[in-house]
Amino acid sequence: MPNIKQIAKAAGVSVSTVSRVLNKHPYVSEAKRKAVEEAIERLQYARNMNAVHLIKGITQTVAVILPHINHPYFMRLMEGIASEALKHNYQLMLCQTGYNHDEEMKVLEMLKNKQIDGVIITSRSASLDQIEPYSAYGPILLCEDVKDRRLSSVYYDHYLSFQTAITFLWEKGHRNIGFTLNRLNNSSGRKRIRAYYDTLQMLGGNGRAEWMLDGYRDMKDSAAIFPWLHSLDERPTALLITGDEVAAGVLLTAPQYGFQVPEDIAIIGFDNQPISELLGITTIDIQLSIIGARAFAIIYKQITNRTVEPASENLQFKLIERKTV
Amino acid sequence: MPNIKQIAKAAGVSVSTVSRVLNKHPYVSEAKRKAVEEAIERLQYARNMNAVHLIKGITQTVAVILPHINHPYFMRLMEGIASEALKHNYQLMLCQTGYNHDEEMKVLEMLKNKQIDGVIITSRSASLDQIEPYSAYGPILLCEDVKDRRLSSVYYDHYLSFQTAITFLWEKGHRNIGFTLNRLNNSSGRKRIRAYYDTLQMLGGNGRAEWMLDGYRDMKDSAAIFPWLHSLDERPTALLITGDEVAAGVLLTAPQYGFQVPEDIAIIGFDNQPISELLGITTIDIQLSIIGARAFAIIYKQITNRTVEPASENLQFKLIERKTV
DNA sequence: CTGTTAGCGCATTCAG
DNA sequence: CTGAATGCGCTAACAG
Repeated sequence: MPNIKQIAKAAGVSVSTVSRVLNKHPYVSEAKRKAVEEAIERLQYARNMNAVHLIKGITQTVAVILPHINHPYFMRLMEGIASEALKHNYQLMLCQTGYNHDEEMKVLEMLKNKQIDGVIITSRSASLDQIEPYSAYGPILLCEDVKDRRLSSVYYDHYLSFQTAITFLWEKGHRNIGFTLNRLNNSSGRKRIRAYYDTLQMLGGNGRAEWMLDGYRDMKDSAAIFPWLHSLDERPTALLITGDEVAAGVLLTAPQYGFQVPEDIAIIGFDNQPISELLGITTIDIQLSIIGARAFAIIYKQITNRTVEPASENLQFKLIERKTV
Repeated sequence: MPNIKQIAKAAGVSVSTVSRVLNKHPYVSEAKRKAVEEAIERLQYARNMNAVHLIKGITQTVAVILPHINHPYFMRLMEGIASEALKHNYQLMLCQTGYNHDEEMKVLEMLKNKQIDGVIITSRSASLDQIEPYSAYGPILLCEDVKDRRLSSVYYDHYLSFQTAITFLWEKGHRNIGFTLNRLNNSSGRKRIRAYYDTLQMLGGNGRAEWMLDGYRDMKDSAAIFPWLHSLDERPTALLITGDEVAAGVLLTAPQYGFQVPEDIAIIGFDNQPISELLGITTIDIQLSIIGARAFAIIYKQITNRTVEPASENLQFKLIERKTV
């Protein structure tokens, strides 16, 4: 593997001239440019980007922390991030951490070590207090509502979305309302629980702890819903399910358990995944790929401007009424 | 940001001693090690990995080329890759290329530029002739059957899997068999088409060009199936659908079009995605996450051993009989 | 066990 | 427009 020096020699110029043509500087005579290009071609020269990264102090790479890719939520988020990164010719480091705290910290260390220019945290197990100090080394953006920190954020309002869904259910006549949490994100979970109780109280109803289900993420998790429903003295008539996959599972298995949707049990999902459209599931569209795209766009801007000002963006969601409520 | 030199000065040692403790070398006196560690802590030192990459010539990073993450097929492949990479403390560069030829070549250039140590190509639009020369710069692995090249591969036998599925359908009494292709991979598509005709002929039946459907990838693509079916003079009684999402879509929309599964139309899917289990779709389990894990394991070994010997691995698939045939 | 030294490959002043 | 010289931050002989 030849280096810039050998190219310089082969082309009969200095290394700086080679560097100039490599970086498309103006002020290089046509003759020398040609000579350099010819030498590069002939010797099969390839620039060693590690040297460039070292000297420039940036790597054109952003890391994305996510617990697991194998979930539609993160997948769509990631897709939005990737599409936007592509536009700016940036690379993405995919860090599947499985909510492992040490793995998350390792990624933050990579930022400190200048291996990456910024970090997008889609979900986390580390605390904000642990994360924040790393913002000294580069922009960090979380996909959740973060305020008063040197951290950026792109999110939708979990509280408001829950409120919207519950109010919708209430207006459709439901008084007994249950919901599932996926534990995808603890901070969002807490907000949702609060929204659940607040909203029902505001409407003159009541939330119940036994109508709250935790740990529902996948389609197959839905299998536990009906046994649980059967075990209840008083049942909810409507379920707010944070994830269309789970909602689809519930809808599809309902007949086996003798339930009709929405007659016996109404369902509202989250995310507006393709499956909810196909099955006609009423859902809250949180536009994940837009969240992802905005996340990257913001962090990219911060990298480019060397800004330390954190930015925050609250994205809109919308309720899509279909046939399960 | 302090560098190794300043740490050396602060600790009253030489840079090489600092480097030694950084790299956990033996032969460093306990006293100096402590002094260095103290200085590192006190000055908040962080190693610049770009310098390390430059000098060592490796980056502990592998790139994965995929057309789009937002598809269960690639997502599960990616998950297997990521899980294995985590074990070996390697980073993953996610390159969503959208089948854009230039983007694929850019990733290969990154290999040449020493930004990454190896490349996993899950699907491609570039030709093998274009890809192969880059193997001079680091191991390249494709998730398809590649032979007689300086490229590694992990795959399952598309031909055999199609043959298995068609034979199964045949044995269940089906004589008119159609199939969909997703175009996820042209080379696999060709093999499948060949398997389709060969197998039916071998069994004493006949394949028909008008029973072949191209471009079916997503759940919502399935919407076109029934109109197409209605347009046919003679219809297939069974459909081999390369992708459980599409199969699920077909299954779920069948009633609207007055079709019963499997009575009016039998369905066999591919991939054994969670949805096929939930819906009871007969499918071919190709164990995507294992393919991914093996892919990374092989390329990791090649990087570590600095082997240039390409490796090839043919993984097993299995037919899972459920209720749609 | 430790320090000195010579690069890794490149970009970038600063003089011409 | 061009080249010489300097250094990015670190590792690894090499000599003690």
